Amino acid sequence: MSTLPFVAHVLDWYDENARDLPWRTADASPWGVLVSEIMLQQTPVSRVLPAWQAWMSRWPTPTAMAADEPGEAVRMWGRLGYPRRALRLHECAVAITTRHDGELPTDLDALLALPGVGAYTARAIASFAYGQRHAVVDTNVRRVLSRVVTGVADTAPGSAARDLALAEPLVPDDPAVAAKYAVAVMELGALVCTARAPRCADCPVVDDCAWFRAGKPAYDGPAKRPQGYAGTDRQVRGRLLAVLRDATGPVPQGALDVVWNEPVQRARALDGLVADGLVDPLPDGTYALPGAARAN
DNA sequence: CAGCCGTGGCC
DNA sequence: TGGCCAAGGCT
Repeated sequence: MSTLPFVAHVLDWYDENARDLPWRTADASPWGVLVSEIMLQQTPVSRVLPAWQAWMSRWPTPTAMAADEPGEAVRMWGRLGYPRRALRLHECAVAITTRHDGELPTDLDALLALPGVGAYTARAIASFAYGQRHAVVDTNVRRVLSRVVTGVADTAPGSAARDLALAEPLVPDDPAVAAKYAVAVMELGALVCTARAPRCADCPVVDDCAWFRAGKPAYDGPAKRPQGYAGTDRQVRGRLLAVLRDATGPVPQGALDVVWNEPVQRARALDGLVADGLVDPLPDGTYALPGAARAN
């Protein structure tokens, strides 16, 4: 079948405008792609870049990482945010080492079975690392397709199934072209068709865009409720974990108590960290990153 | 499925 | 200044 104009324009644009990102180079390993995808979940590229370099330098393979304690992954994660991702990445390394002989699986279902790898990330790895043909839908693609195809400024929170149904008809037949298209649409959303101030004057698909043709009507859908952060358990968890990250070993209860003055919320946050496996309560009443006691 | 899970930069 | 946003996933 012939390639749609939209797709062809996106592909041509990508040839000239793709960023030079280290996980996109020809010698980037599937493991490197996986690490980048996990880090990029809700964290901007600029902050991921140095973290990815350090991570790959320390743990060039899943097997190397699996040999270290999970707490080391949490510590190395630093301030990327959502530290459960670090834990899941370590679990991934262990699963890949024990179940897949240290090599990332290429099969979509096997990728989906890995901890922390969902509908987006599994398809991203299968596409970027293995050149398979998949509809790869992240927040960028969702926004681009919402505008270009549906003519709506922004995306109402939708289901993965609905996203894939919208995206699938546009995916080129040839796997190699499809893989390039997948990264190219994402790039367009990240650089041109942005959430706040889309650069329609520089957009390669402005003539294909239903939203632009309609005069760029403002978003009219259901309001997304603000997330909030100050005063939440998330903020307390962040402070507690920062203490453990910055310590060289187990810390006494008192070192944690000083970061938040409200004892009920503080205790709830700490319990949550323990329940998530991000913190180990030790028999002597101190606390440590998971596995740190064993490593000492 | 709605709510939860960190952090920092930008307008 | 502060709400919004950034390559989601899990329960």
